[in-house]
Amino acid sequence: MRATIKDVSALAGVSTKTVSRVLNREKYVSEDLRQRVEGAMAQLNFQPSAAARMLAGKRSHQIALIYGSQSPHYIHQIQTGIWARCVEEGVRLLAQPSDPDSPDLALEVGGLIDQTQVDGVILSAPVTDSEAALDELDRRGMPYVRISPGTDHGRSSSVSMDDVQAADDMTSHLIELGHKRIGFIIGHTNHAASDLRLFGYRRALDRAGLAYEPRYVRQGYFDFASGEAAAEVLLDLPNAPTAIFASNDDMAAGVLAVAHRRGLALPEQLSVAGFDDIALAGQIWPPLTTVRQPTREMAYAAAALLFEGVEGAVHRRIAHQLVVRASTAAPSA
Amino acid sequence: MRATIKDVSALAGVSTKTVSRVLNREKYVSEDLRQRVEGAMAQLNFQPSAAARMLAGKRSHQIALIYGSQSPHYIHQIQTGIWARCVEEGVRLLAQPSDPDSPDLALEVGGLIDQTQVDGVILSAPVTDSEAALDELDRRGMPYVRISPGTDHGRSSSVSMDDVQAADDMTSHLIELGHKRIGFIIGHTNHAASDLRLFGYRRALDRAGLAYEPRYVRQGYFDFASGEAAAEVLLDLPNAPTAIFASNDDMAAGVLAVAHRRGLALPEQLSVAGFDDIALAGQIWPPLTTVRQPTREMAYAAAALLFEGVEGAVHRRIAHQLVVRASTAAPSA
DNA sequence: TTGTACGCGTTATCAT
DNA sequence: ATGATAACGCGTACAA
Repeated sequence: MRATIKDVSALAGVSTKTVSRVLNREKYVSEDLRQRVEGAMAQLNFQPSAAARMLAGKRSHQIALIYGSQSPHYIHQIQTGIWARCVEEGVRLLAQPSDPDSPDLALEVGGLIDQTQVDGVILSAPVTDSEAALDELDRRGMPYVRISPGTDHGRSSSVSMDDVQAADDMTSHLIELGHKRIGFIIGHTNHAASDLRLFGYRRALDRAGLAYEPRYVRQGYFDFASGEAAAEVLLDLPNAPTAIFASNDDMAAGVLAVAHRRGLALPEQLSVAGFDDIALAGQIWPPLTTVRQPTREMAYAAAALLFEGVEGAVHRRIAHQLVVRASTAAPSA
Repeated sequence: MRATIKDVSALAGVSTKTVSRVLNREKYVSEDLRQRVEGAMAQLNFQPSAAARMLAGKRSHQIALIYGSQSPHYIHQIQTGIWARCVEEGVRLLAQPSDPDSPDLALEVGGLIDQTQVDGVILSAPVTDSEAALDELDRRGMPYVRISPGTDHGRSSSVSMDDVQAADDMTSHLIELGHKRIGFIIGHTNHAASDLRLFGYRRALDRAGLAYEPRYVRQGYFDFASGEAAAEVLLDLPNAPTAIFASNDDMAAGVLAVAHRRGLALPEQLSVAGFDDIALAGQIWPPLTTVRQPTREMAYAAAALLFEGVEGAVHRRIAHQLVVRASTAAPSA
C-alpha cells in the first residue's frame, strides 16, 4: 500500500498542509515540525503521486525534450546534458522524438503540452526552426528554450556555440602552423551553421592577410561521400592545399579516407581538421584535429535557463574547444 | 481554455462517462453516440489530462525505459524501437538513464515507479542484471521486459538476439569462403554475450571439421585498443590467420587500423569481420563485414511484449542479419 | 507558523 | 448501452 500525505500527517501528528509544505520546501515551517515530517516520510517510504501533484497544482515536475533527425550521438549528448540538470531539479524528462518535416508536428507538440502539462520544453535542432511548433508553444505561454536554433534568434531563449569563432580558431591554428593553402568543405546548405563556419574560415584568412581562393572551397552535404568527393577535387588541384578543414566530421572522415587511398602520410603531407559534430571520426582516426562541439554543455545550459525562468529572450553562448591532435603539422611543401 | 470531458459531454449531449468510454475505446457504446462524441472532441480540440487519468484510473499511459552505460548509438536504437511501438499504443515514454553500478539504483527505480505510476518498464542491458532493481520491480508487481539480459533468463519476459547463431553464421561464412585459419577476438568477460559468441565460433569450426586452435583466439575488452593489441599478436603468428573475427565493432576497427598500418590489402590479404554493436566501424570503413545486431527490432518487440500483457516469462528471439561487404574474400594464402 | 475546506479532471462503482 | 456519484491524492485559498 502506497503511503499518502494523509498517512504521513497522521504519523507526524500534523496537518496534511504542513506535510505538503515540507514536500515542496516552502518557507514557514518550524525546524521542529520539518524534522518530524521528514522522519515520518522516511519511515513510510512516502513517494508523492506525480499525478495528484499535477492535477492539484500548477507544476507537473516534468519537462519535455523534443528532438528530430540528428545523429544518435548528438541526441545522446543532448539528453545527457538535460538529464543532469533535471536531476538537480527533481524533474522528470519526457523524450519526444519527432519528424521536423511532418505537417502535424505542431499538433503533436500541442497535444503533448495539453496532455502532460509539462513545465517547459526544450527544442533541439532542427525542430527549433519549425514556425508552427513555436507558434503552438507561444499560444499556450509555455516556456521553452532552443538549442542551436538556425533562425529567429530573438524569438525565445536559446543556447548555442559560436560557430564563426570556432571555424576562425581552427583556421587560425592551421595558419599558425604555416599553412598557406587551406582547403575548406562547406556544410549542408540547409543548416544555418554552414554559413557561419564558412564565414569564420574567411575571417581568419582575412586577418592573416591570406587571399580567399574560391577554388579551395568546395560544397559538401555533411556526409561521408560528399567529403570524399570534395577531397578528390581539392587534392587534384595544381597547387593542392596542404590542409583541409571540413565543416563536420563525417566529411572529414571522407577526406581521411581519400588521403589513405592516395597513400598520403598524415599529418606530414596533409593536415586534416573538422568538427566533432558526431564525434565519430575522431574516435576511429585519432589523427583528426577537431573543434569539439559543446553539445552536452549546451543542453545543460538550456535546461538551466528553463528552470531559472528568466524574462525575455536570453541567449547563452557556450565555449567550444580546439582538440589538437597529431594530424595538424607544419606543411611540408 | 482547455476543454474537459465535461465540455465534451455537454456539447455532445451525453454523460461524462460515455465520453470516457469513447476515449478509452471501451465496448458498449453505440455507433451513434461514438460519432457524436468524437465530433465534439474534435470540435473542442479536446486533450485528456494525463494527470487526471492517472489519478483516477489504474493506468498512466506511460512506460519507462531504464538504460545504463551503453553506447549512444545503441541507446538511440533502443529508444527509437520502443518509441515506435508506444506511438501505436498512444503511450508516452519516460527516459530514465541510470548508473547500473550505483548502490541506489534500486531506490531510483522504486521511486520512479511510485511517483509516476508507469504502466510498465523496459530494462536495457546492463541494467537488466541488477538483482536489486529487479526485486524492486517484482515487489510492486510491475510488469517489465528486459532487452538482452545477461542472467536469470527465466525471471521475466525478455527479448534478445541469438548470439551463438550469429557468431556461428559469420564463422561459417568465412569457412565457406575457404578460410581455414580464422582468428577470433573475445569480448569483455563481464558481458554475457562474449561467451555465447565464442561458443558460436567454436561450433562453426567443429561442424566444419576444423580444429579449434587456442592461439588464434585472443581476449579483448570491447574497445579499440584491445582490438589493436589482439590483431598485432594474431598477425605476428607463424601461421597467421587469413581472417579475423572480432566480437564487436570497436575491436574490429582496431584490427582494421593494424591492417592499414601493416599495409595489408583488404580483403585480399586479410578478411575482417565483426558485430555492428555500435554501428561505427561499418560506416567509416565500409569494407568491414558485420553481423547486424537487431537492436531496434528487439526494442520494438520488448514494448510489444509489455503491451500484450502476456503471462509468465516469455522470451522472444529476434533474427540478426549478416551484412557481407567486400571485406571478406577467399584467402589468398 | 499552522490548519481547514474545497477543487483539479478523470475513472470506477453501481445503478438503471 | 448509458448515466449519477464518489473517489483518486495532492495544492490553493483562506482562516486562525
